[in-house]
Amino acid sequence: MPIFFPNSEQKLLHRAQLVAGYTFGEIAQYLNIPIPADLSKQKGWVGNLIEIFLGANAGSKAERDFANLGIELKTIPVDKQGKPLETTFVSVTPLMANHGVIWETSHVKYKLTKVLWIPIEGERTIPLADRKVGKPILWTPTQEQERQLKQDWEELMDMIALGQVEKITAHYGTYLQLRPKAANGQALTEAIGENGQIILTRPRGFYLKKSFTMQILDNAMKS
DNA sequence: GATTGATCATTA
DNA sequence: TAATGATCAATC
Repeated sequence: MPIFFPNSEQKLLHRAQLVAGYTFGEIAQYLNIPIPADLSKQKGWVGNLIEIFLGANAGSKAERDFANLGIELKTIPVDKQGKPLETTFVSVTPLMANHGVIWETSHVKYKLTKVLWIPIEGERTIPLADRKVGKPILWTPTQEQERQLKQDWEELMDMIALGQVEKITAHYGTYLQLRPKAANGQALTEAIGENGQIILTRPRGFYLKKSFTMQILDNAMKS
């Protein structure tokens, strides 16, 4: 039984604004969730904590966090200046069956249609329980931002379709990058090889670079 | 193994 | 010290 279920964008945003300023320790205590000694063994802990508090569909589902509202929830670790400390994972990259896949119907665009960003203090010098939640940002890409993402996405997807997955490094893309996304270095999935044959490679994912998420945070500060 | 949630930690 | 490539946990 969820402690809270958002049935409107306003209610979700209101609850997100409510947690702003609270520490992870306070939230975890309220939810009766143990605090891990460190994040190295539980990298998604903060994300899960916020999900539970906001009533998202916790766990692993290939859906948006708030399917009924069409909103994706993402926590983003920031430093004292409010700048992102990490890149942001968007979605797994399809490496096969990409015939006729276009930006307009891609997972990336779908997920980034509307995102509720929750900035969180991420500096490792702050004990986990003492880190605080920031003010939520309900974001929809501007035309310019979407154009930037589309450009990077198309470049990367073209390379994948041409069998050049293994040549792609995180250097490609201005705001959207492709990086390994797997349980470990042994995980393999099918992809298209240089000669059009099927090869096995590490699963990849799309990530937003810091320069992009920084724009979002900055714009939210101004408005 | 692949999905979700991400951060770690070594390299450059 | 920033960024890339590697990795952790829960779940299906």
